[in-house]
Amino acid sequence: MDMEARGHSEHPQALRLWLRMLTLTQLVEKQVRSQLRERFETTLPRFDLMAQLERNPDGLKMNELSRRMMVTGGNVTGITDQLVAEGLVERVEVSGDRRAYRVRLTPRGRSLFGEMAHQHEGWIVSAFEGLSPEEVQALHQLLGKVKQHYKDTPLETAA
Amino acid sequence: MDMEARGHSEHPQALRLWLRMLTLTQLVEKQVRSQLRERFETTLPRFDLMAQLERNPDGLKMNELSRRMMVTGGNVTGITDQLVAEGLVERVEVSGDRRAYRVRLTPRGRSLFGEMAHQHEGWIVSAFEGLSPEEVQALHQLLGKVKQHYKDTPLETAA
DNA sequence: TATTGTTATACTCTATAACTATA
DNA sequence: TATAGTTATAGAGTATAACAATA
Repeated sequence: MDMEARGHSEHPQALRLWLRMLTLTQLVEKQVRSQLRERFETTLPRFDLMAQLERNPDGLKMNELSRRMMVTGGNVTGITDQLVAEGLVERVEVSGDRRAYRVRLTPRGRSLFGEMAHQHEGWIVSAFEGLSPEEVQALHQLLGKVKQHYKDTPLETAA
Repeated sequence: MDMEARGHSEHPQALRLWLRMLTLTQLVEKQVRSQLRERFETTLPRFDLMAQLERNPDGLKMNELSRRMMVTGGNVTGITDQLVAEGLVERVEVSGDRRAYRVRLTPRGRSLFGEMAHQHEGWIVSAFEGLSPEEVQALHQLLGKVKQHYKDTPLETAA
C-alpha cells in the first residue's frame, strides 16, 4: 500500500534493526538455554510453561497454555506430560467441563521454579546491564509500540 | 558482584524488557518462517546462509559461515548440501589449502535470493511500520549498545 | 456440530563427537 | 599436532492431522 511514496531510505533501516534484534535475541536465548540445561537439566519451553503457571496460581487450561506459549496443542501435552512425570505440575479437573483440565504447579514445582527464576533473572539483568534504567525503560516502550502495531496488523497478505 | 547494592527495582524491568523482546522476535520470526515456506519452500537457516553469501560475493569458507550463522560446522554442511543440490550455491576450491572450500551463490541462487530478499524486506518493513524513522533509529542504537556490552562480557559464570 | 485435549507422525534444526584429509 | 570439513547420531522443538470424549 503506497510503499513507493515512502521513499526507499527507511526500508534498509528497518531491516538492519530486525537483523540486530534477531541476532541479539538469539545470543541471549542461546545462553539461557545452555544455562537452563547445565544447571537445572531443563529446557526453555519447559521453563516457559512453568513461568506461565507461576503467574496463574489457579492453573491454566491446555488451550490457554497453547495460546500463551505460541505453540500448538500437541506440544503442550508433551511438555506437560514430562513435568507431570517429574512431579512439578499437576492436572486438575475442571468442574462443569469434563473435557478440560487446569494445569498448575505443585508445591515442589513452585519451589524449583523459584530457584530457576532467580538465576534466570540474574542472566537477564547481566545481559542488559550495558543500559541505564532510563534506556531500559525507553527500549521497553519502543518495543511495546512495535508489538502493539504488529498485533493490530497481523497478516500482510498483500506483498 | 555487588548485586545487592544496585537495589531491586531495576531487575524486574530488565526481565520485562527481555520477555517483550523475546515475544516480539518470536512473533516476527514465526511469520517470516511461514512466509518463506509458503512462497519459496525454504527455511530461515537456508535464507540466512544465502544472505551471508550475498554480502560476500567471493564466497565464504565453511568455518566462516559457521561462525556468522552461530551454529556448529556439521549443520552448515547439511544446509550447504541441500542448496548445492538445488543449484543455488556452489563449493569452490581454495588455492593453497586443499582442505578448504569457499561457498558462493550461483547466478541462479543470486537471482532467487534477490526475489526472496525483496519480499522479506517487505515483511520486515511492515512489522516495524508502527515506528517513525527516528524511533527505528533509536531502537537500533539501543540494541547496539546492549549487543556491544553483551559481547564484551560473554559469560557470567558467577551467578 | 463444535470444542478440548491426546496421539501419531514427520521434518527441521541443533549440538556432540568420531572421522578423513590436509597443513 | 592442529585445522577444515564431513559424517553419524541423538534429541529438542515444531506443525499437521486424525482421533476420542464431551459439550
